[in-house]
Amino acid sequence: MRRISESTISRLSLYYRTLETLQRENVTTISSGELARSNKFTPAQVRKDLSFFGSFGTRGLGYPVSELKDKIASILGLCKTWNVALVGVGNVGSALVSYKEFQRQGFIIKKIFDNDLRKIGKNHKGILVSDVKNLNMELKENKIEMVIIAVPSSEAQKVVDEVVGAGVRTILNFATTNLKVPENVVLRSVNMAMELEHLSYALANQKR
Amino acid sequence: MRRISESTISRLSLYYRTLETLQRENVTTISSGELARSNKFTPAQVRKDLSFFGSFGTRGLGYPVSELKDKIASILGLCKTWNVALVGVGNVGSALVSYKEFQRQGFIIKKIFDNDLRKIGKNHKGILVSDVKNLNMELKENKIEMVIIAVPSSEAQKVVDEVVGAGVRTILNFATTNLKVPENVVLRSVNMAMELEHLSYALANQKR
DNA sequence: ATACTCTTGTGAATTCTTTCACATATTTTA
DNA sequence: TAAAATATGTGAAAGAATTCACAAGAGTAT
Ligand SMILES: NC(=O)c1ccc[n+]([C@@H]2O[C@H](COP(=O)([O-])OP(=O)(O)OC[C@H]3O[C@@H](n4cnc5c(N)ncnc54)[C@H](O)[C@@H]3O)[C@@H](O)[C@H]2O)c1
Ligand SMILES: NC(=O)c1ccc[n+]([C@@H]2O[C@H](COP(=O)([O-])OP(=O)(O)OC[C@H]3O[C@@H](n4cnc5c(N)ncnc54)[C@H](O)[C@@H]3O)[C@@H](O)[C@H]2O)c1
Repeated sequence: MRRISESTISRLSLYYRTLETLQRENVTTISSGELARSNKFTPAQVRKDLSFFGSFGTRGLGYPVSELKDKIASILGLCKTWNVALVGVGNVGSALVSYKEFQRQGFIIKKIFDNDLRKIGKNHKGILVSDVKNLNMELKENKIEMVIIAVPSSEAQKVVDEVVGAGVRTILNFATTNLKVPENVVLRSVNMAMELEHLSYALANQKR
Repeated sequence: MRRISESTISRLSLYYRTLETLQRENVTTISSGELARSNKFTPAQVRKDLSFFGSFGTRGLGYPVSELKDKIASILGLCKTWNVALVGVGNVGSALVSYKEFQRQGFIIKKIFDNDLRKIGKNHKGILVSDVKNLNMELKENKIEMVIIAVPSSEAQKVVDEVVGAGVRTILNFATTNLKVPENVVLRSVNMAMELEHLSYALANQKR
């Protein structure tokens, strides 16, 4: 199978969200056209994206909402739960821990780590804060599959190296630095400054 | 001038960050090759991106770090400051308010809004929380140019409509819904769930 | 001065992504 | 049961983004 582009995966996420909503509204069938409209894509784009993974629709009718949703869930790996750890229980880290939507989606925050002695050993929204010193061991022991990095940018590479060393293959990063990971590790970064810069670019270069 | 792609703008952000670091390290000159390597791009990509905006390098030598940084800042609209407002002072909103790096970059959070009576009128990290009822008026009065939306997803469209109604042209959204804005408004969304789903896709489909 | 090295800037080639357009399958209507 | 309507699935076309490859400018060494 041809390698699937990142934009296709992003769009699948969006389709998935739309399908969740439709399911709640008891809509049973949706056409590529309607699915496209609700996300500002084209119908052809929707069909092409789905066609990479199989053919899920009925000609003349459209796609069955609940089946398609399940199928996308299976493609995106949302049928099982994932063991997630968070490193850095500061502003961003706290927000993430308290966000129950992730758990609901199957991303279970099993362990949280910090290096601040005032935080270690305390309960944080129901989870005990562990000492980052034991990171390697605890990641392995708890079979952690994804790690979220929310430490200060200056600490991030160090933490990433440890996380990679413990065999974790996927990392979500909130720090603002360029992090280096080996080929076989998937690192994605949430870069809010970059998003703001897209906005300032738009304002600074807006055609009058 | 040909329309510049979003990916070019994203890369400029990354170049900018690298140049900031280099400047701190007193590096005066950098080649496209080195600039590429530190971000896992290709040298040709770096040169092409920059060439859309002019020719800033010296053949045989490379680019002058500090000049190039300033030039990119000017392209991205980082030379001036922008008046930003935040709506929704919850977990995410609080994290953003306390993040001083944005201010340093010129994104000045002038006003913060909430609809929770327990929060309105109180000081939040040095900024008074205003009543979202006065949103329209206050956005205009304070000449707000960008708005960050950090309200629950169910409230987001309502807030966006008001913000657009007040003439704001750029919005950064943290809610997880598909928001509709008119053509001339730039909306960017930070979608952490989507990022996690890229990771689970990678794990679920990893070649062994 | 001249040769040599280095690295930019950029058309052209390539690769990747999106859109088109239509044959095909299914449902609906009559 | 046949015709009309609808919407998928997919090669092919078009469009974008990336990479190639090299002429040309600038510095350095001899
Ligand atoms: N707050 C924001 O809105 C925001 C926005 C954009 C980017 N970021 C980035 O997100 C990251 C976290 O930001 P924040 O505002 O939550 O910072 P923070 O200072 O509030 O939290 C960082 C936490 O990490 C802990 N920590 C420090 N070093 C550590 C280590 N080596 N191991 C484990 N824990 C360690 C600290 O004790 C603290 O609890 C930073 O890299 C920041 O650049 C934050
Ligand atoms: N917390 C996270 O880690 C996280 C992760 C991903 C996405 N999000 C999204 O970010 C948004 C904010 O999340 P949060 O965790 O900060 O939520 P939160 O509930 O902590 O904060 C929301 C804030 O918005 C205020 N609010 C509600 N309705 C409002 C209105 N109409 N006008 C003004 N203020 C209003 C509330 O009083 C509250 O202070 C949500 O849309 C959520 O889906 C959050």
